Amino acid sequence: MAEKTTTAYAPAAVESKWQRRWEQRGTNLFTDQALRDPRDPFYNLMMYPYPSAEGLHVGNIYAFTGADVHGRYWRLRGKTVFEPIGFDAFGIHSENYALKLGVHPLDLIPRNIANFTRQLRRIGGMFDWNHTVDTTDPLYYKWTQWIFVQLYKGGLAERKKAPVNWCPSCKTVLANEQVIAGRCERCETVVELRYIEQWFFKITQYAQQLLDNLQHIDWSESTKRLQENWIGRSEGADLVFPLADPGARAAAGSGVRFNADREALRVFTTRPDTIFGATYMVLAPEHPLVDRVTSPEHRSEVEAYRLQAQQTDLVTRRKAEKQKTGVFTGGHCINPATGRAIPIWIADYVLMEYGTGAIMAVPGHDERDFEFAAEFGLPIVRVVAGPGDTAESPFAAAYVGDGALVHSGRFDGMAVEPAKRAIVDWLAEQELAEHRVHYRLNDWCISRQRYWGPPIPVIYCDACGALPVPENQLPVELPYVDDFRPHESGVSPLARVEGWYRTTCPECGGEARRETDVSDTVLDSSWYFLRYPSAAKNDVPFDADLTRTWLPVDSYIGGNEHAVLHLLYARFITMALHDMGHLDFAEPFTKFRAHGLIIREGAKMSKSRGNVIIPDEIIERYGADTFRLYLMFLGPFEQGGDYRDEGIQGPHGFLHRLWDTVMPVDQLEEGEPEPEIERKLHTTIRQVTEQVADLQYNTAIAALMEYLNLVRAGGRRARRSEVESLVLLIAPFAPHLAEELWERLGHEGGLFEHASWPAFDPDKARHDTVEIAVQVNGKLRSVVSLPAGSSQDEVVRVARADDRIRRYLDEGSVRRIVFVPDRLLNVVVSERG
RNA sequence: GCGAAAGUGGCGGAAUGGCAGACGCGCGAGACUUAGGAUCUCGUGGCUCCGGCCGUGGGGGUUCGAGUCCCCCCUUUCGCACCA
Repeated sequence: MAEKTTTAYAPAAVESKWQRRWEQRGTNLFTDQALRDPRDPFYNLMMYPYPSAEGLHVGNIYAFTGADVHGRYWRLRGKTVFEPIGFDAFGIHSENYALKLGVHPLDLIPRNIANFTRQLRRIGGMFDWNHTVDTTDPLYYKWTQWIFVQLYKGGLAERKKAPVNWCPSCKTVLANEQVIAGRCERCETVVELRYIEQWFFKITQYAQQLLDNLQHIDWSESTKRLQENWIGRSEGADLVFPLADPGARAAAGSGVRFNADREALRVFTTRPDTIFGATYMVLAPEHPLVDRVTSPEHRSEVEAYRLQAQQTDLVTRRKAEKQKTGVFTGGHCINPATGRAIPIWIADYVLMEYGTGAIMAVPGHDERDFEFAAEFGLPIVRVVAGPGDTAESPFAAAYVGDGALVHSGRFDGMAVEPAKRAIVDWLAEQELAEHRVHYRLNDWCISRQRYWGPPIPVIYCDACGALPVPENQLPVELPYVDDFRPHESGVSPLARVEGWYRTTCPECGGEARRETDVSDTVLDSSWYFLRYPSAAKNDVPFDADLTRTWLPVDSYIGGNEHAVLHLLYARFITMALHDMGHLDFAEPFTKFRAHGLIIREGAKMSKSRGNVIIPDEIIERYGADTFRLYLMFLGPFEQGGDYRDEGIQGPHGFLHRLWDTVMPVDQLEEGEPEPEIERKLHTTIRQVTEQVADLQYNTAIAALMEYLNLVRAGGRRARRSEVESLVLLIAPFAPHLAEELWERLGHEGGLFEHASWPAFDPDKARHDTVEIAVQVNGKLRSVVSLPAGSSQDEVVRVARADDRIRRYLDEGSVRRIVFVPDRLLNVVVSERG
């Protein structure tokens, strides 16, 4: 009796065996030389995780598995796939957690990274552990600082005092993108407005390019839409409203005249066509000209309102969408279109951050202005007549639609769109207007008054001013500080470390101080993909040859929650480095796909709900292959899925059956596949090949299940030739199991190193007989079986012979026949009676 | 309010304008077993007078034929939100 070869499928044993073997063989590792000379390189990137103390969550694993399946697939199709992973370990989140635990982040983070590494290995990702990054490693953030210096030199970094979002709980500044509905995205504390000296990157200089390039990059539409909205381009005009001299009201209608100093209010509008209906002006309370326009008798009221606005936090101010408030300044300016003097108000519904911080109010055609005018009894003039309106039609609400201009002098009768241009052109002749584009995007504030980040590499000298740290002095190392707590005053923890911040000026050698703020974590991740191929090199941030070979990234997979932070800023940094000659491409990610979100039993997962999935437990019970396969089977990868605990049985049973089908290898039958099975095999190869390339994993897996069902139908025993390809097709999803079966089938040296993806043969997929649906008047009445390629006449003849069809044809005359070869016949007959 | 996506069995989800519900979960019946995830076979949208009829959020339309295309409406989710 031969040695027993049948053993039950034991995922844990199979998986640890292959993980060990991949490691020993360096299956997924690149040497520097191998990276320099790849055949058909494919850079398969996924968003690197933030190494929390809780370990990988199922969302991480979902994303990584989806990306890994893609990478393994392309590897089997012959590409050289570089699939790196790293750790985004700086930032407020880690720091807060360390504070909570009373552990120093320098102790905490390495522990978390070790745990993450263990978990990442366990799920069977094809990661190149020779090329990882850790953003907290001085060898990494040296180059983050280098990027700051490059942007500084390129004129893209500036220091300015600016209103910023201050989180009183995190005790730091937040980027606009980190403020959600007026609250801190991390701790949900109400954000305050503060005026602090900050470092900004001038991303607004790239607004148009960031927008334009969206046209040609292959990204998920949803992501592109988010970026488009965030950039927020508005086309309109800047209009000039000259300030009226005191007492100008008396001179109403006397034409446009500047005062002696030619003072004016500048407003941005997208509706210059409605300028004849501008009956008052509104300035943001913080507007610099408020003092200038306020008359003595209104001063106290104006001051009180400004103070109130200043003290109101952003949430209350922004959410006060019901009641409009504001006060009259006593000042007036001239509407350049009508020549009339109109009053100037201040109100907090006008924001200093957008446009010019001032508006012309057209209550007839703007909802907010209408509301305000109604509240304060200001005049409302109709200047656009919609369909069915006359010039004198009364308003129930602002009319914002299209129509013909009225009460607009020589522009009466013009439609809204042409009038926009005509009016701006007319005013431009008098230098009172210019066409203008505004963006909602603001410059990127990168300063953080915290400890756990790369120090911003700047030195302040009383004599020489602010200077970047010379590149040969990088990195500016983050010192080990026992007391790293943030402070309410906004003074950074590093400002308390005198021995660290005192330094000498690189210019004059005199006494100088270091910048004590650290940079935003998002800067770390704005270039990490450039670092991976060059991770082993310490003399440059990214090696020119390696970068040319591997970048831009071929495939990037990640979550849409990073659409406007990471993904937009990474594009900006890449463009900036490109323009400064450091890169020869301007877009970092040729293709980006956003994956969906995993929910559980129809509900969002959260710690507070107590319904999070613990990956380690699932993997221990079912194995990584089953977990991977189930996650990919849940639903369309780009839409996410609903994780139901019982559902894992399906993919688990499938892998067991696959094992049982192949496993007594010496009992597999030899010979060609049975014809029906071979046809199914080749249609399956075609479907899986197409769908895995397109991330349609759930249906690809369904096709594999269908095929195995057919192979095993009725307790049938498989032939070797029927299952070998199947093992390869499942390999991207269940790499360990596939390797094991492949080896047991007698192949040496490893599936991912030596095997290649099965080829689809259209001849073998072809069916001799086809089932043709037969309809009468569009309703299915029968199905007939005929040789493939049968003509319409033949099909009609067979159909007519069918009882179920004849019944319907007897009583009516055939009026028309629709024939779709090999698929369908529709006989249209006259309705009876 | 603006923008985007989506509404299909008990559930997750399939369907180049051409047989709606693939695949899986769950459930039902049976078989073989009975120590772990068992495995196998058959069935499983609703109604039915067993001829069929009705079914993809609702209402219209185009078409020989609509889950799919067009128009209107409803609901849900996700962004953005006094952005001038």
